[in-house]
Amino acid sequence: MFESPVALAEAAPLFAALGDPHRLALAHELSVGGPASLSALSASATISRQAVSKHLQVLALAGLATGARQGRETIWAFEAGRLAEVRAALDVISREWDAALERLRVFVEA
Amino acid sequence: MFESPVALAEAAPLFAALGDPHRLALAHELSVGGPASLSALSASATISRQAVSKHLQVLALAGLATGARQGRETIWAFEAGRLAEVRAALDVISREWDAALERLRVFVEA
DNA sequence: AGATTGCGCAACCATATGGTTGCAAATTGG
DNA sequence: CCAATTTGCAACCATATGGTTGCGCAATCT
Repeated sequence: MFESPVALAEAAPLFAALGDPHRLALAHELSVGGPASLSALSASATISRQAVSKHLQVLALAGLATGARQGRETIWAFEAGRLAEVRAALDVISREWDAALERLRVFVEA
Repeated sequence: MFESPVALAEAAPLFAALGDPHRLALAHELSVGGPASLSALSASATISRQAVSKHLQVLALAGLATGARQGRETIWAFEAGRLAEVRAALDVISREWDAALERLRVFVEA
């Protein structure tokens, strides 16, 4: 019957990580501008530096960003590879949606 | 210099709506099996009927599902069109990621 | 009519989340 | 060496979130 959506359930944290405006903006900024320090990222945000730091750690926990200490600053980088997994999860849903539509079409035309 | 990511910020609620295992499973199930009643959806869930109802309303608020009362049951349907917007938001990020990589490549090779 | 089914609403609870402030520690610049 | 930058850690707070239970109401079946 239903193929087990195990992979889907594991993708939920990824969606959740992107489900915040500030985190989405951070992901966007890292994607556009490349790796940047915490203070640099905080400069263009409306929230405090610590709040930005927390958001970055959430992204890191989801595997969407990585931070590496370099001297006294921490350089954060976007992990584009993880985005492919998010995309894959979407594909699962939309492909099965299309398949369901196709089954309906066949049924109606029969 | 950053092009304003307004559309991205508006996509955050969509990601958030998909950022829960139960909701992701519901979206999946509706996508595979087509419209279904609340009780039918609750049958294959481990949480209570009211919890499922809440999740469906969260999906509805994000525009990812719609519920219509039909007699004494409410039929829920998946809104595949909204999925395209999620995909578009991902495209924004990954395309700009690719562009950044390309700029880097040109810089290195110059 | 009466029983059953399917939902929705409301109250309530525990925990997660997003934000702040304050402070200490490490690195770098003068 | 001293001052300034940059960060992390911890405490704390308000609200959102995810879940439950209990109850009432409308629709359907017998």
